[in-house]
Amino acid sequence: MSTAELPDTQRVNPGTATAAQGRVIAAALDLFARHGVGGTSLQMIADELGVTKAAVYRQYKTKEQIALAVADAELARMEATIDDAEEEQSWAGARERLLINMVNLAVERRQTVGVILMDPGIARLAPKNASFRRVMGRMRRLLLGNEPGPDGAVRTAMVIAAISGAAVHPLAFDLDDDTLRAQLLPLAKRFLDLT
Amino acid sequence: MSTAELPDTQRVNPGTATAAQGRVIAAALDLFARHGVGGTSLQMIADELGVTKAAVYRQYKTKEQIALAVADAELARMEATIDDAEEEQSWAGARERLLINMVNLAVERRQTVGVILMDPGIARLAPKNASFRRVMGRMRRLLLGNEPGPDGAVRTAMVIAAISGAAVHPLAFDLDDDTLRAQLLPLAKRFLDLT
DNA sequence: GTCTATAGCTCGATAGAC
DNA sequence: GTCTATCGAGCTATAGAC
Repeated sequence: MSTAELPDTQRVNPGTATAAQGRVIAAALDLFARHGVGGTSLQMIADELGVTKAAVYRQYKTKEQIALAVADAELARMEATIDDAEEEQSWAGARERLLINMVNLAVERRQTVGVILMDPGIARLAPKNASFRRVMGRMRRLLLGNEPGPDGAVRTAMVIAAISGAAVHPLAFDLDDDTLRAQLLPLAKRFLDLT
Repeated sequence: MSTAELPDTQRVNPGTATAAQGRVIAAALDLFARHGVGGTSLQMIADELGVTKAAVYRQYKTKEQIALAVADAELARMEATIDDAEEEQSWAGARERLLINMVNLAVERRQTVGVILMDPGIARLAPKNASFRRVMGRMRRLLLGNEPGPDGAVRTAMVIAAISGAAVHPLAFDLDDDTLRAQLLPLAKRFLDLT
């Protein structure tokens, strides 16, 4: 499979995130995951970075821009796993690799994954966002081929929700990463009838 | 199956929620779903009810107590669907009815379901909460029998996450309730090998 | 059980020096 | 790019009258 080359304006990250902005995003992501977007103040972000609020405002003009940048970064992480999977030659191989990548991403970042994209403020914007729709469309095509209609949409949503949701779920709280990974992958595969 | 009688202290709702408290909970749930817990102020809840903040504080002494009461009410709703399912005579029947109830609950309350229990502040408390653990344990037993170990925990978490997560997912945003229900139920069944 | 009024604080955001 | 200092608004929570 060939990685489709997209015009720069369509890519998730236009490639202009400075190092300072990256630190803000990382700190904000962590705090958003612990307290929610609405429960996180700019003062908390500044404290986490060891700077003042004014220094944070130098990087992003509003709190909303920070939230959007964080969501964008998360989306870019997901798209990177799609790019990686599409390097496989066969569709079956790409599909399997995407599942592996999704499971790894969900487990490695249990505390943060989805928290941003699930946030009410962000989630309301998601369906109309071009980047989000593109990423979801690529995932769906990789997971299900070109199976059309609502069935495909719901199945894709269920696989994504099952993997990332189960990783965050309190029921999986006690499990160590390796065990969780070992359980998630075969179950996700079976859901897609890969086994 | 017999509905296990539990001592009152172990039940989710000790049964002492006044009508006024119920109105606060309903308004708060709606606002939490739209703006997140941290993004909802007591002023917003009071406005939604057409009263002043002081009137709300008469029902609950802190905002945190409101959030906990809302989470408790959501949990009680889930437990009610378990009680209903356990009225079936056979385990297979109870399992099927629980799945139907879960799908219906998730679809009917797409906008609100999970939003509370997913909130970082609430979710952090969940694993240690006795009511939460009891509800999850009952679900797991109904869905999987007594299948032990981490496999059972992860499978239970995946089913729950898949159903409620897919219902909220932007990919399912355009679908009407009937279509969504019709897609969710068979897929959830298949995931549990019921078909 | 609802109101007005207010205390005390933190919020997001800006101005301007270095 | 970081700081201090500040603004006005909004926040949680309380006091006390009706």
